[in-house]
Amino acid sequence: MQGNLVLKLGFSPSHIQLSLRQRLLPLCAQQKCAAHKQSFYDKLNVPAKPKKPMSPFFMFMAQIRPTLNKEYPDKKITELVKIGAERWTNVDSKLRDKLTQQYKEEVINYNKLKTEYESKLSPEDKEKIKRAELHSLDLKEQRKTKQKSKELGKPKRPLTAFMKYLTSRVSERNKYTEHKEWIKSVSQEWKTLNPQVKAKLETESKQDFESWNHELKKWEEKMIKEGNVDVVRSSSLPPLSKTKLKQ
DNA sequence: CAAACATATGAGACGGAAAT
DNA sequence: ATTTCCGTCTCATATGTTTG
Repeated sequence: MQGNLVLKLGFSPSHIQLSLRQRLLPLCAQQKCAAHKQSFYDKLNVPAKPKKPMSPFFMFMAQIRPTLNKEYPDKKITELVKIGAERWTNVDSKLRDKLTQQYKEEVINYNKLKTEYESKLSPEDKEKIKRAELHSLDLKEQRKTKQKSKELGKPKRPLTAFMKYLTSRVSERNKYTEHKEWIKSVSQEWKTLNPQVKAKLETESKQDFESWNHELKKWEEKMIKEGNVDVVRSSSLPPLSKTKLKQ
């Protein structure tokens, strides 16, 4: 929906897009809103888990947020939370007790809803959720490893001959409205490209791959020495020692 | 993990080739 | 069979902050 709007406007500076989205969509439809994090369940087409109640501090924050926003219009949210935390430490004990009491009641209700939810959930849905959660953890792990590899300076895989050609045609990108079209066109060119030009790119790529292979092996050896085994391809790892297997 | 949300980073889509 | 490499754009998620 917001995508169409951007298309109609013909430009898409990210900040404008953001503000448009924020203005056009109801609060709960904004994916940033944790209350709508149920998108996880939506995608699985499975009933959403009941949400944990807000802690007394969170309820307090929700109360004073409008005031804080007015008082400190230029402060970041994270700053406002800090200010809120300060006020919370010496908040009127009556309010504190009231919110704490409310929280306790909501926790009781939440626990009830939770057990009810878990008992109502079909075994198939339970399986679905478990699988999705595991997959989600997997993705998280992948992201972490990728990030770590980047930080540790893992040599990048070189460009294939085709990729080299693709990048050499970046200047043509502006001739196409759709990115896909550009790629399609370049891949057409690639099929009928001058064999000599193609061969040159292929030899270059081949050499790149050779030196990359060498660099990568060197890097992986270093990583093993430094104990960063998780960023090393399993094929580059020494075979499992028998002692370890026995133990 | 509940809330707020601006801002930063990441991933999917799309092509083909080639390493794993 | 799957992943990676490049480009761009779009959409998704992580980050920063706090308490219970």
